Amino acid sequence: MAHEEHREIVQDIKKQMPDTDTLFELADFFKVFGDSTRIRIMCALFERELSVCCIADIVGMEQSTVSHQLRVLRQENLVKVRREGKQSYYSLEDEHIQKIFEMGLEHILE
Amino acid sequence: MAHEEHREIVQDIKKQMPDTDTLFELADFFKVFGDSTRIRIMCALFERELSVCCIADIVGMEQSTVSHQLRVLRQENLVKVRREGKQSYYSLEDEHIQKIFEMGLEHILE
DNA sequence: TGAACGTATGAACAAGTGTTCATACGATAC
DNA sequence: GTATCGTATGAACACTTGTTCATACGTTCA
Repeated sequence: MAHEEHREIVQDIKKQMPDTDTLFELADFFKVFGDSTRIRIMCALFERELSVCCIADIVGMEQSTVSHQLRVLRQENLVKVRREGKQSYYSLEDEHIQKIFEMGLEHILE
Repeated sequence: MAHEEHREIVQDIKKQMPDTDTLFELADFFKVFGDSTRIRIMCALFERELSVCCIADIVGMEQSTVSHQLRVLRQENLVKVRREGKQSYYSLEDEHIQKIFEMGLEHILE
């Protein structure tokens, strides 16, 4: 490939890409989906809101582990909390999550 | 919450969830999206197939870094290679990727 | 043949991440 | 008040991950 052509292609693609900050944010967003514990927590929440100890039982991990991961999910606006007495009930923030989840499933089941 | 009710909920949710192996695979799949270098590589490939050195220039990283990451993308069937002379041209495997990408964008731009 | 180029890969290192333990906090029940 | 329960959080640790350097491989061209 000629150097000139190479430079043109690089410039062209660079122009059409979203700005770098957005792509870094996007990576951080997907990072949240990239852990099996968090994926299982989100999956459990597809059905209904759940307390922390319920989630811990479902995924078979320590309460503190689940609590730490719920914090991560909260920070990326993937879940919301509702307090009721001693318990915290978590639920999914919106239905984007379920769609992204399903698209991922489609891909790996090919 | 009564112990009985707790147990029922846990059993119920467990039944409705995909099996654990699938969810682990899914996490591994999303893990690939969770790195800014890989995200930028995929994003660059939305337009057209590109050689390794072009990609390196676009994302502003070493050729070996890009090569390592392309290997990861290949292993998860996200990109495919076509060799032509000294060059390797990479392109996206399918259009799921772009859709997942766009859904992620939608979420963070809210 | 040898040199130059594009690419792939292994080793090494730094940085990041997930889990557990211990503990603190807040609310309820006694 | 104290005890108990559910939850949150900090520290410590092992483990994973991304990048770079050095180098090897394969192809083209002289």
